[in-house]
Amino acid sequence: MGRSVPAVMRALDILELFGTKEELSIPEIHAQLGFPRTSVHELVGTLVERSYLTPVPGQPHRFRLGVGAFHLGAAYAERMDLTREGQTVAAEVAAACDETVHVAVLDGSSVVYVAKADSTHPVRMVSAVGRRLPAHCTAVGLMLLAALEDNRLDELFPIGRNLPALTERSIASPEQLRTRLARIRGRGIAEEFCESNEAVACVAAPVADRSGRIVAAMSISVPTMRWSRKRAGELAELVAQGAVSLSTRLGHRG
Amino acid sequence: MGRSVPAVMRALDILELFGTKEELSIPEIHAQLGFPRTSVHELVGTLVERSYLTPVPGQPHRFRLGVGAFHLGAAYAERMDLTREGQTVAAEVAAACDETVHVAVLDGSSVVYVAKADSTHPVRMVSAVGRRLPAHCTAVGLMLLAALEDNRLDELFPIGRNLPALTERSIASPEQLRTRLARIRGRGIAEEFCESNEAVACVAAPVADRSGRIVAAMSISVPTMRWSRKRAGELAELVAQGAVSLSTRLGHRG
DNA sequence: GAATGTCGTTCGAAATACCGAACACTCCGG
DNA sequence: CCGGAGTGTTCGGTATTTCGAACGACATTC
Repeated sequence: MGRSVPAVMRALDILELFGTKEELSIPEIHAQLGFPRTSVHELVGTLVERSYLTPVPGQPHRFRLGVGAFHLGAAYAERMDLTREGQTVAAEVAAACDETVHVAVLDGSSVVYVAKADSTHPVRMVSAVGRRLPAHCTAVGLMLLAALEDNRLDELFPIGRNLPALTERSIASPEQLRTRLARIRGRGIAEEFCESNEAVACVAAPVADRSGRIVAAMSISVPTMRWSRKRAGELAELVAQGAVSLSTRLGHRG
Repeated sequence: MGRSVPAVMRALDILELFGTKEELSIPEIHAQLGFPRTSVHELVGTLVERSYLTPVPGQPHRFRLGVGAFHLGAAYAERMDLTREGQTVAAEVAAACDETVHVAVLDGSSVVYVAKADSTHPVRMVSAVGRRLPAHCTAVGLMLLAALEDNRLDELFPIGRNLPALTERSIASPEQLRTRLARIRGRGIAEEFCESNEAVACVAAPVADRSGRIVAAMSISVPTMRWSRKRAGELAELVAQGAVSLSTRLGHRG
């Protein structure tokens, strides 16, 4: 796939650092990433010039993400039917079950949430949306991984390397992951109990686009206190309907 | 401000190209930006590797914005109190007047919308948000420009160079802009009639943060058919209240 | 107030990323 | 079936960028 451009890689590393820390100074970036001091100066200077970073008002040597970043993100969201339609359908499903609903896509071995609806806060737009989580710890992630070919899975989760965990119950080994995915493929629904969060369970269903490819997954998250075998079945049904509805809006014909 | 890093500049140029065109191939990017063919290959390869671009499914040589872009934008939105609170207050104001409400910030000589509420479509989240318009053509833009120091204005709009227009009524010359801004400073409210759009008028008020700096502006847009001297006064009052409410949420004390 | 450490900024030699040339492949029209 | 245009891919010399060293500004400590 050609060679990669180191300067761009570094610039993106810097930008992505601001996904974890709100404000950073140049020495801090230097310490975190290990790039030469002067190079960090030049890179940050360039990013500021293009307003992907901005000095925080009153402290000209500390930086934050700038509107440039927002502009790009919004352009993506506007293009993607998925974010528009996903938001609408998520809100419907959230209203029907009174629980939190997410829509997410796969990026490498992590999931990125692109839409969210919470029954009690109907317009909770920019909260967790955009956040990244390890795919193998979430129901949406498992659903999306189940749709991949085996050789792609081997690339992402090579046998032998064990996986980062979010809770005690998170899937720990590639072998475990594979047997789990097999079961999910059989059922067409992914379920997860306290694997991404101590107190939350989750059901997810696959979303397909015009071409029939699985491009996203939709999930319902429930605090364990409201979770039961019976409820799980109802919610699975509901999220499956939601996923079909969203697929249809994306041009998929059943 | 140090030197800038050409490779990063080019990478950003490429990304921003996707703000105008939804899908692009490498030859198209080459034609648009004039960078050497092989360089475009390397840059795009790098951006794809980091998932700021993705090949469109089925057409491995055409590209779209990827989730990486979205991730960054969402991180910005999440950090900025302005986007969160702005969305909430905009919705309130929209409900009160039954018109479209925007919140925008200044980036160079353009404005970027960071929140929007439309009375008829309460959750219209990712529509025009993130879009960029020339500041001197919009009410929000004029309001924000009015808050700048004169020397900054001289940099952005040097005397003699005339300005791009969106409609026949758009401000055309720097001189005109300056007299207009003086009037806006006097009143504390910006008004605009068919200067950004043939059929729309607009009132805007300034939003300040904790430190008292003007960081954004809020506007109400009205189709000219519903516009009148009397209504303008009412809406100006309303948007001023909204702006104060938002300022307060950002920690500004009156 | 001298001494020490941190950090922003400048500058030029050394390293390396960039880009042109050449090749390979696909798609068309003849 | 052939030829040409358009595009993806490879590779190496050289123009460019990178990064260390040096300096100055500022803060902090003794």
